[in-house]
Parts: sequence; structure tokens; C-alpha cells
Amino acid sequence: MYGANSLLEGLNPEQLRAVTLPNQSALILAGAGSGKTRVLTTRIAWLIQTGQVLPHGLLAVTFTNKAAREMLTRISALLPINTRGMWVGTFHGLCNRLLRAHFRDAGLPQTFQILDSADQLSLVKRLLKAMNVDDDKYPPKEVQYFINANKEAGRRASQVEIGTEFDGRLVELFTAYDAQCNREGVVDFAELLLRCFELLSRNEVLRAHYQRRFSHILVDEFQDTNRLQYRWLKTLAGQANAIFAVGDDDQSIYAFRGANTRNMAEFEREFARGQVIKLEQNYRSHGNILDAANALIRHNTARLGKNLWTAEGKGEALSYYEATSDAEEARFIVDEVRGLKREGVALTDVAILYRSNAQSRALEHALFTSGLSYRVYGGLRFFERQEIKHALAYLRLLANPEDDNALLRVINVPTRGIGARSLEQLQDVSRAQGVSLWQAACGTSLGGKAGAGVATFVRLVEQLKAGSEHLSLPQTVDHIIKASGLLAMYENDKDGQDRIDNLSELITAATVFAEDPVATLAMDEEGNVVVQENADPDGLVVLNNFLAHASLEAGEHQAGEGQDALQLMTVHSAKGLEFHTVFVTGLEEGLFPHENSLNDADGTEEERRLMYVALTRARRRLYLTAAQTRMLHGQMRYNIASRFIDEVPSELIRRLTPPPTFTRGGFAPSGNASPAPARGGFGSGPVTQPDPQSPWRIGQGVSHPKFGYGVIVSAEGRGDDARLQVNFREVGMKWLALQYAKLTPA
DNA sequence: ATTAGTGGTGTTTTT
DNA sequence: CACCACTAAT
Repeated sequence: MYGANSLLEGLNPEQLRAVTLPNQSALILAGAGSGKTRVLTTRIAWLIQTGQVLPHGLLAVTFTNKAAREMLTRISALLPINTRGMWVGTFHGLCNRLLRAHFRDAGLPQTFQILDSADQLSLVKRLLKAMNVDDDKYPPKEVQYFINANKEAGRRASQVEIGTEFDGRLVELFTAYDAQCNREGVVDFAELLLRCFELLSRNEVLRAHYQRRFSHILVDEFQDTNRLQYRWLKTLAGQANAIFAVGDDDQSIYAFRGANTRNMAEFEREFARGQVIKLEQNYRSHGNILDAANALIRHNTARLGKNLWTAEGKGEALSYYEATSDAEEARFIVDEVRGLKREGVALTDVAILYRSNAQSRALEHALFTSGLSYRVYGGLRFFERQEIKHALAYLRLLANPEDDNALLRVINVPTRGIGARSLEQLQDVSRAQGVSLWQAACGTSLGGKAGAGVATFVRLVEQLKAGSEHLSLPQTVDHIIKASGLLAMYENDKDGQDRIDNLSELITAATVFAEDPVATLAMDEEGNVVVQENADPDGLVVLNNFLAHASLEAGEHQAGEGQDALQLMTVHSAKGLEFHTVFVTGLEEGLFPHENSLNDADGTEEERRLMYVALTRARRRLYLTAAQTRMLHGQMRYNIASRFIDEVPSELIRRLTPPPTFTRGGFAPSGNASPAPARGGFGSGPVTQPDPQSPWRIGQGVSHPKFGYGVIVSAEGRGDDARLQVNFREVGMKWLALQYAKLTPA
């Protein structure tokens, strides 16, 4: 067939085999830069073009919204078809869609709202307080983690095995949490998946319907699926449908949120039955970069095994620069970027990667001073800013006034005389009568000033609701921003201009969203997408979709999209992207690999995979940088170079660093804008006095008979009580009692 | 009721 | 350092 041939042109034999696989499940092990997305999109186009399936019968799942958009764009480029019938989205996005279509069967109100992590945490905190739980013993974050981990494993509170009394209490909290969510009509991220999974497993009619519909299921980044997502896919596939799963176990970097690489092995056994295709030819990077990545990842034991190769030449060597401080590291990068710019490399094609968001500060500072334009991804996302969350909370109340979280967020913003005292009264009423805070606020007449404030608020929300009837979505947003008093509040604030700008940006976002036809589409009871004529007279459906969009896609939309700017982001958010030049920064023990992950082998292997992802982002030029000292938690930390540097064969690396000068011996390094005073002894806190006699200084290299080489990072106590914190190359951070440890200066 | 100020505490990565 | 929770002062 002529069309199909042109579609398949230029594929290598393995890619071709994967694309044209018969209708059966298969696992595609696709290395970094091996044309994974191309295979996925071409497969979809081929299936459609050869008449094996209509767009309607396709379901494609990704992990990020960006990946989903990319996939749709590329499919449209391959085939001149309407992609609307296809379901392409993230697990969370698709589950949201299913639950909105079948909210009754799922036991949810039509206007259910989605809690993001921060919302969830505040709900947990509220619950702990209400239930009189000691939050020292049960830190809110841990309770949150407990709930999510269980949901992601597919377990309801009633299904959690209780080992200890401690667990028992956690389960009680879990139960109470879910009850509260149900009362409020809100779902968290994990609930989105679990609820949807339960809906499909329990409702035979629905399940049969979707199984009949989606004859072809494709999954991107399969290594990132958790247990629940695996079971969700399995349920949707049923006995007859094929799952085409693409993944790379070496790029699994989300174990911390439940991703489970064992899913790949299990999938191979249960579905693919040996139908595994490896894509090992890399089209992205020059040889030296690939050799470095391959050598690094070979240090991991838990691998399915794969080795990338390229037909391209070796290219440049990698560069390694060990700066004396984080500021100096940033300065080096600025210089190099200037050079690259002169060579004609576009700034958008240059990425600066780091392990944690906090590291961007020092880099931003240097870049800002240098005048180079840059763009930071991640960090504080648009929909997570407080002014945006305030505005969204008012909108949520229009859709669903039972949403206690939303009510609490804005009941006194701007201030209207409702303090802790009145809130307590309100919460007492709500608890006693088993009603939402909103109902409590409407129903009761609290005495005195408190009552007046609450009544004002209730009237305000009712006015907002009445006032936005028959308004379009952007008009509604505009209206509530003004009528709620938010705008006036920020106008009175002398540094409120940025927030006002963001609020008007929110109106723009609503305008854009409302223009997108998908927003105004809905589904009939069978899950078929239908165009709505007058089905949404009060705009509630669009509003709900917009609010869901805000939770699920916290902030891809950021200013400065089109400009030629340097790209700053964490390694995690760089996955799937590629650049001409990549700087991998902060390569220090304790930072990358991160100290919290050094306790177990699994954690270290995940860090190494993360490093592998970082290295394989580069096409032509790759810089590795580290800093001997770094400001962290407001104090200076002294680090040794990351083990990952040593895991790259030294013949691939060109070392640019001049020999260290006077960085050892307790002096702050040169080139630092705010040099710390020389430190004579242990530590720097007021508790510990420097001891000029002592041979031990912060930053001093030491060796230990058992732990090997390390660097003194901090210290406390004096004399016999003195304890040193040492960052060891092999075993990480340790506290040692100076009196007993056999340390020698190195 | 609200604000300003204090002290203690903790910090990876994200849909 | 930055964020919180709590206290003292307005």
C-alpha cells in the first residue's frame, strides 16, 4: 500500500518490526533517543491507515501532559485525520474523563473537584486537628504518604493489613480522610485512579463497553507505571485487546511515587509472552556521550539489559569542571554559555539541569546578572501561586460549595473579620450536625461580630454565583476576581502588581481554555464524545473542566514561551527532552546522588538512572559540574565530587578544573561574593567555639579505616564530646565521635 | 481580630 | 533560608 510505505520509510528494522507488529501485546524496550515517540506515533498512524482500527478505538496513555500533546501533534503530522475520537492523555487525565462521564456510577457528585498535593496535605492537617491526633507522632506528610501509597497499591483503608497499633491509627485516619473527601465531593490524584479502576472492575456493563471500544491500547513510559495503573490497564484490556507498551527500565525515576519496574517483567510474562523488541540504536547523541551513559548505567544490577549504540562519530569529550563554590560553578556556566552563543548555538537548545529545584537560585542569580535570558521550568507553577489558588477557590465554591478546603482558603480573604475563633465555632457546628462548613455557615446564625462576617461571606458567594450566570468562562473568572475583592486587596498591596498580572493571566488562560473545543465537548453515558449544544446553560460543565485542568496541569503554561532562552530544570522534568548542550550541575555526594537515597541500594540505583537520564539528554556537548562548597539550609556545606563522575571512564572526560588552591583548611573559597569568615575549629554555630589547636577543620579531607575517604562537613561539641559529621565517598554521611573514631587527616 | 515578631524545624524528585 | 506555628502587642 502506497501510503503505508511512505509512513514506514526510514525506520530501522527493529522500529519497523515494532510499528507493524500484528494485533497482539508487545513490550518495546526503547533506549534513550532510540525513536520511541516516533515508533509510538507511527504505530498509531499505521494501524489507522491500514484500516485495522478507527481513531475511536485507540487509547494512548502517557505520564505527562506535555507528552500527550506531543503525541497528538505528531500523529496529526503523519495523518490528515481528525484525532478527536482517540483518547490520548495521562493516566490521571483519562481517569478524570471517565469519572466525569460516569460520575453517578462512580458515586461522585457531578461537580467533584480534584485536590492537588498541597490541598490534600491541608485536608490531612485539618483532619489531624479535628481528631485530636498528635502530629509529632503522626506527621501530616507521612499520613499523606501512607494514604497515597496504599491507594496506589490498589488498597482501600479496609484492605490495609494492620500490624501494629501505630498502623491501626493510620488506618483510622485513612478511613476518616476518605469519608471527609466523600462528604466534600473531592478526590485526590491517587483517588482518581483508584476510583476509576473500581468503577471499571465493578461495573460490568461499562467495562464491556470500553473493552469493546478500545481494541488498541498504547502505553508510553511504561517503566513509570505503578501497581494500580498496571491493574487499570489490565482491566481495560480484558482478554482480547492488545497493549503496546513502550518503556526503558534504565529511565525509571519515579519509584518514589510508586512506580514499579517489576511491572515490565510481569507484563512480559502476562501479556507480551516473549514478544519483546529492543530499540538500541540511538539517533540523538554522539558516541562519547553514549559511551559515558552506558558505562555509568552498567553499575546498576537490576536491569533488563540493553546497550545503546550510534552510527555517528565519537564527537567531543565530556567536560568536567569542579568549582570552589556554587556561585563559581554558576559563573563558569555563564562563561561557557556565552561562548556557545557566539558559536551560534540557540539558547533554547542549551539546558542546565540540577537534582533539586532549590539549586536553581544560585544559577538564576548568575544568569540574571549576566543578562542572558533564561527560563526556569518547574518550581512554583502557575496554578499553584497563592493568588491563583485564591481565585480558583472562589470558582470552586461556585461549582461545589461543599468543598471545605476551598471555603477555608478564602473565607477570610480579603479579611472580613473571621478569625480563628469564628472558624472554630463554624467547625463545631459542622461537626455536630454532620454538614459541610458551607451549610454550617448558611444555616446557623452565629452571634455578634463573627456572625456578621460569616453572613457577609455567604452573601458574597451567593452574589458571585448569581452574578456569573449566563457569563462565559473567562467572564466568570474576571467577575469573581473583581467582585470577591481579591483584585482590590492586591491593588492595596504595594508589591501586589505581580499577583495582579497573574490574575489577569488567569483570565487569559480561561479564554484559551474556553476556545479549545475539547473543553466544550462532553460525553454521553456510554462514553462517546458528543458535541453539546445547549447542555451547559449555566456554564457549570466548562467551569468544572477548567478547574480539573488547573489541578491536573498545574502549570505548563508559563510566560516567555517563544523566546530564545536558556532552559533550567530538574533532571526529572528533562526526561523526554533533548538539547544540543547539557550542563549537569551539582554533581556532589549528598546532592546527586541525594543523601536521602543513599541508605538502600535501590535508592542509589534510582539516582544512577536519574544521572543516566541527565547524560542522555545531550546531543553534542555535555558538561558535568560540581561545587566544593554550597549554601544549603542557610549554611555552608562542603561536598566531595559525586561518585557518578568516577563511574564515567576518565578517557571520555576532559578535566577543566585548575588544581584546588586554598579551599581546604577551613577557609571559604575565593570567588565567593560573600566570603565566610575563616573557621578555626569545629562547626560554625554559636554553641561551638573554634579551637585553633585542633587539626580538624570543616572541609578537611579525612580517611577512616572502614569507611575510606571523606570530608568533614560539620561538627558539634568539644573535647571528649566532639562529634564530626563526615561525608564519605563510599558510604555517605556519618556522624563520628572523635574520641573513638580512628580518623587520620588525608 | 490582626499583625508583627519569634523560635523551632526541616527540605528530592511530581502526576 | 524559608516556612510553619505560636505568642505578644496593637
